[in-house]
Amino acid sequence: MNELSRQATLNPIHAPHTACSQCNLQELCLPVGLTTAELSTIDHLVSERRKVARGDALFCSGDHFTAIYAVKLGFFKTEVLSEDGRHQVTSFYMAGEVLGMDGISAETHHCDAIALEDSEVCLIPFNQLESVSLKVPTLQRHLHRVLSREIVRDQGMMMMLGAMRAEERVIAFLLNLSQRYIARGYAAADFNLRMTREEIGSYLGLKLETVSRAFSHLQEEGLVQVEKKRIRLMDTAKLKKLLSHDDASR
Amino acid sequence: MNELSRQATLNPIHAPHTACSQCNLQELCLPVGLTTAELSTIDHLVSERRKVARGDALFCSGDHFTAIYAVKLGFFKTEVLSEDGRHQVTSFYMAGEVLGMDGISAETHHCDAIALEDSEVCLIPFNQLESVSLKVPTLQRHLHRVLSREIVRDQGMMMMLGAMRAEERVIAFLLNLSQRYIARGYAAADFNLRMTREEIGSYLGLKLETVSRAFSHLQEEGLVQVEKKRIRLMDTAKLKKLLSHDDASR
DNA sequence: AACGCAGATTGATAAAAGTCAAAAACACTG
DNA sequence: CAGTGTTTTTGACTTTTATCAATCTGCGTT
Repeated sequence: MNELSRQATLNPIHAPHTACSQCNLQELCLPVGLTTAELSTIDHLVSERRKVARGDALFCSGDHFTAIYAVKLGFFKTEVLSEDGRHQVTSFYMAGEVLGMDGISAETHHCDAIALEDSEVCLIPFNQLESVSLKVPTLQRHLHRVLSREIVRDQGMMMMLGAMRAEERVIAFLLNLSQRYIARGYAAADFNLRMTREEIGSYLGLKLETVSRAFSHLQEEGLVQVEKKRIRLMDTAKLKKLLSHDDASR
Repeated sequence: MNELSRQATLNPIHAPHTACSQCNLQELCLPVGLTTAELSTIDHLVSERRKVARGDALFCSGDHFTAIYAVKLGFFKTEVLSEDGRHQVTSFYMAGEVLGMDGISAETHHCDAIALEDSEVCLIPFNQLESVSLKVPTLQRHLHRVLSREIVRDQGMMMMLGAMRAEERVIAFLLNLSQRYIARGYAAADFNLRMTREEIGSYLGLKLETVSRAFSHLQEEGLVQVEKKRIRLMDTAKLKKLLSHDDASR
């Protein structure tokens, strides 16, 4: 259950790296819709890349906040822990997504970010990001969008945790992953889970056994094929229907 | 169950209104830590106040986003609704708190905001807020803090929904309200709920009956006094202990 | 190849919360 | 102030999910 999560030994990559203006994740990341001139301003804002080995923490709860991070490659989870040792996975992040924004409010991170596979992030120093935002209104606007998107996402999550039953949560989780893979140009219906059943359970407010049973049941119904970590969605339409059609009571 | 929630007939207040620089909610609201000069810039930014009658919507899901709102007086809930008719209260807002930031990401609101009592909000046009932010770095920073605070709050909420049992959620809810009343200079342990058991239940991912039973049980234990909507916390220390001490398993 | 271990599945049983129903308390309206 | 509809409480029962335990699988190590 407990990660080793030694703090990532800092691994700046000094070799010439893909600039934002060249990066194929652009559309998913921070610099959406900027002019070429604006983009080059950002290029030197995002000065450092960092490798994080599987199991290592990118940052920990309590760490001083200095930067937000764009996932260049790999997969992360964030985990909140309360005083009493309770802990919960609050989010998964894949390439092109930005994490660390919880740290802005108090200049301290409120969760741990752990790499689920060997990963690479682009480090965006927040002070500098704010300064540049003052000069590039488009960037400011986009930053606000990214922050707001996180709020909307969280609201959807609350909805799921508060109003869906176990199997529905699992379906919603799979469909959401599928969506995000599509956005990255990967197969919509065939992918590998990066996280364990326990991590999925924690994220969905369920026990790992319940997640496992849900998978088995969906497989029996012929809706998904589950083979260890490999998931194939066999009938996306019906899965969506199960989500929206169901009782709608709670 | 269903609110009438006719859209609030627009009720601008044209009479001379308290400027931000004079407002006693300043410390809780947007303009924290600004110089006098900066404050006066904001004064004309927040140009309009609006009354919202109990049961009316300040904004609805799907509405075009133009402004965020600071609660000047009263009490609001926000409610997300999914395609299939499921709906869930995602937040309650009291005086000094800012709502509507879910609309930034897509320039469309993703939830309904309903007044739980006759209320008044200060309307902050978001375009203008962004422009002013470009010139007043302190304000920009503060806006980012407010956005990030919402993210942190939501994470705590997920934690609660995913990892706490019914009675713990109710305790956490009461302690949180108490905290927020303290911040406003009201009695910490004696207050009136503005929302129904059903709304509390929706917020906490529980049925109203479960909320009612939790109240009854806490009363039996002598931890709170519940008299309809009036709540008195009789032993805050023990309540906190119940939260942090408990099993910590899930 | 054998071992040990973390992760996953499955079953039997227990606990928690939901459902349904009835009655009481209130609050608003005519 | 009587009457109607909403909100709350409480009880009996059901469903869902957690818990505990056993077994299985695959992987990395030695």
